[in-house]
Amino acid sequence: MTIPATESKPVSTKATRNIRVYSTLSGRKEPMQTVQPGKVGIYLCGPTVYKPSHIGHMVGPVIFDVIKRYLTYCGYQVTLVVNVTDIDDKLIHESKNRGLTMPALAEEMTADYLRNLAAMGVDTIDHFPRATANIDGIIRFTQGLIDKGFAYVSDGDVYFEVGKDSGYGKLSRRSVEAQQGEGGEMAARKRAPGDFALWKGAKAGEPAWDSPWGKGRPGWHIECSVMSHAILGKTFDIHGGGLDLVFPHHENEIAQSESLHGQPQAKYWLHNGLMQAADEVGKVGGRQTRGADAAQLGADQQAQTAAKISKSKGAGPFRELLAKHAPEAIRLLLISTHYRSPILFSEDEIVRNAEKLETFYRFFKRYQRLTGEDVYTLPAARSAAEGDFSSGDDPLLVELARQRAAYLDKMDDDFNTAGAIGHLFEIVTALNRYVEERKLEAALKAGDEERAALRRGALVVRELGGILGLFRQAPKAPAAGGDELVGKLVGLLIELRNEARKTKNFAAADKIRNELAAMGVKLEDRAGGTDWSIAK
RNA sequence: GGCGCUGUAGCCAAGUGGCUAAGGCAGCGGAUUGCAAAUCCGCCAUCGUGGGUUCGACUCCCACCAGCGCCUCCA
Repeated sequence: MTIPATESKPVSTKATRNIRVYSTLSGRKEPMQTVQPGKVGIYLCGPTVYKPSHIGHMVGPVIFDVIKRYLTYCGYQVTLVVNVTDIDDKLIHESKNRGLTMPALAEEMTADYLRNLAAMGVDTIDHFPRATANIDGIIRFTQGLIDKGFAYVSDGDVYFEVGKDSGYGKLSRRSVEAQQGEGGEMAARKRAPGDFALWKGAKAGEPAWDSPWGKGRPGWHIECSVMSHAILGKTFDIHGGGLDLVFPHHENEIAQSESLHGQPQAKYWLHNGLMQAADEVGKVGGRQTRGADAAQLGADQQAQTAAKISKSKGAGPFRELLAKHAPEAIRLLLISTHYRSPILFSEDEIVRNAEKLETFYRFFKRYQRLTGEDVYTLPAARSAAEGDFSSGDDPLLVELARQRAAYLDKMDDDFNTAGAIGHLFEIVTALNRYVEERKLEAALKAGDEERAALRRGALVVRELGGILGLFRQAPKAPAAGGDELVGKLVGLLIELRNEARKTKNFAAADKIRNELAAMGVKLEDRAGGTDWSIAK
């Protein structure tokens, strides 16, 4: 599409952004106003480290990695905290099963988690507090709640008394009366079924710490209240986590923290959708299946369902997924859906996202051919102000500025990465169109003005991609493609084929190309010569 | 049963009370190419079903259908 001349006017982006976030607490989008000007404190609930992480564990970190990148880009000083819960019933059970000490198990699984985050390019987390390193704080916090009358000691356990907290249920919109609580031995020690443990007396053989109430260990929830307070303060800006943590985990955190401190724990509660695994083929995740497929499935009673991945067979160790797929493709999959929506997981979907990335990679190669510059070494802007540029009336620059502005608007709107990505594609299309219209590939080279225009485009792609954690470095070549001998052999075949093409022996030329294609080697003829690549 | 979320083209997925309902994949037509590939241009949806509110809804309300999460640490 050609830009009408009347619209070729300068476009500028505002340096200060108006960011809106959806908070589970209010149930609507709210303008983000930080506790302290220019600063944002974020606490994200991390894993209980008793098993290797699966892809579901990557959703929150990747999303909040993007959120931090964007807020930083907008000029905020952001502190991102992700806790590691390393004391819990599940850890105790699993360590017994494996014949390990609990700390040894926690250490192993924490290392696995951190390795996976690193592989995914999540390097924006400032603190990884661990529950077992904060036992003193947990005891003090618990004692504070007892002193204030919100908690009571019962036979070595300490429970939070839900009935004492008038605000209880405000996050998950549940009434105290509706809480059934767990049954069994613990129920007998509680005043009300909904009361939950802040501290659990130790059973024989369990890890335990000394406390005013005897030997024991922290309950679930309390560590997050304590650690978020210790690092971010009584009231911080954003508390995040998976949708499955709304109740009871976050509800109980709020109860503990706000009862003790008498002020809100967090201004905004952001919850990401859960990754789901398809049990059967076809559309899942809340959509109806229609037409012939539905009839067939119905007849076979194979109504497809999806399930939270952590409870499905799809929850294999993440490191196995990393061995097969590019981290950047996995990242793109995770951010191609709005963070509050469920993401349907399948390996096919990762492959589709890898193919989407090729559009960008091909443009980067094209850019290198035309300008001699490596896109990855360009000095991409790291803030909105830095990235602003004057478009003048050049149609390409106007389009770039327009798409960039639209992209940022999407990000302002509750971090709408899926919408923003659409503009990223539009930008590449505009740049390719520019190259086509000016026939730059045939000329083998761009002129000065054209180089400047393309450079601006490449800079914008890097700038906006960088917000999403994309295009930070060149993707690793497929292992098979890195083989030196393969390169030489393919080079020889290309040479033979091009000689055949010169003598118009197209049968021979096509045979070489087709046979190579069958082996997964793709050839592309262009003015400057023939390129080849290994098909994924 | 309760609370919450979701249902947009063959597939993935944004979005809006009323201009042409983003973008990607696939498909079709064209440009380009010796032929391809890549790239560009064009085509391809009335928004789960049924009501209601409204001058007007896909976008608000109700019901229904379908799916998902949680309803306490149990496995």
